[in-house]
Amino acid sequence: MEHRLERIKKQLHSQSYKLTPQREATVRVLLEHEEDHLSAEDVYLLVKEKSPEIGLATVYRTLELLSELKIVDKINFGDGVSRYDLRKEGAEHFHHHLVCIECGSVEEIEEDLLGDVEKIVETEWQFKVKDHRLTFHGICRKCQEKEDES
Amino acid sequence: MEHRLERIKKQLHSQSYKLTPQREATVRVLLEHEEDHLSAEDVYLLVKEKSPEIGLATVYRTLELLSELKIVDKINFGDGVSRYDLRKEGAEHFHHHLVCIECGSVEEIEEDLLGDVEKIVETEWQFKVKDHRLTFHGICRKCQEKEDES
DNA sequence: TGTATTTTTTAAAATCATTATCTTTTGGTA
DNA sequence: TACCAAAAGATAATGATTTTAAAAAATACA
Repeated sequence: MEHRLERIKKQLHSQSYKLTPQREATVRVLLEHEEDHLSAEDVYLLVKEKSPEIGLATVYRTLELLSELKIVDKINFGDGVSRYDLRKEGAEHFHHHLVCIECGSVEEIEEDLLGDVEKIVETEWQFKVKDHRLTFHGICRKCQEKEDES
Repeated sequence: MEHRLERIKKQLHSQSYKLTPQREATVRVLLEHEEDHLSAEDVYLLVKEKSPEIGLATVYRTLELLSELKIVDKINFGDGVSRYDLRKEGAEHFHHHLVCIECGSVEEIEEDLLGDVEKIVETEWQFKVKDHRLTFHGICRKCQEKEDES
């Protein structure tokens, strides 16, 4: 935890940005809620618990900054809000998501499933892939079990 | 063109919706601009050229309806607007996109590249896949050529 | 150390896409 | 013709995000 915070601090410094207390508080919230897919508002409310003086605009700016530095990924599941996800240490690619259309839960997949597909895209379309976003929409295990019961 | 309009008319009727003049005008714009990824506002302006009386809310309502009936796909490239894409005749899956991070161009891929990947997700994660969205971010052929020149 | 300069934060207002509301129109049907 | 429901139109409201202007904090540097 502290280690990752240090790393992020260095990343900021390398681009001559500072890890201000507000930024630190925001990053801490992200680290503590890595599994969730928080919206800016969610992050704001959580940061407020520890640092009540912070403003929503600051959270937005911080998330935007972290996003530019590729420390977090800004994602969009189609419900009018952007969500922010910490990138795993050393992950060069965006991770994938399984969104359940019944209960709305979001599961993450870390494995890189697209190695072959990327090769196809690069050769067939002459498109140099830098990153990708893949989301599956369907029914999660829990909801399938529920359906079976009824 | 007329053929596809007829089909869409039937799809609407099968759910007891009507193809009103406004809806027809909207669908025609979508058919005429299949390559583009129009925002609601774009569609509105184009429909207005032919049918100036139409209201923005009606366009939104129509796009929402078409989206529910899976006649169009509502997509989101992360710039605050939703875009609407006609689904290809008989396509059961969403198509993929190649977004160029240099020039912003968007190319479409119709092929289903994810057959194998979906199987893996279904067996490894017990997640019943209904649809997917895949977007690659990278550098398109034209921009690569430009880079080579310089 | 003191002061000027730059960066960052705040709070409030502005913006922009989208949705809701309310009234009017349309098209079918008794 | 009178009625009813679906749809459209106009516009206000909402909600997420961004911008702005002023204050505070950090930094540079004489």
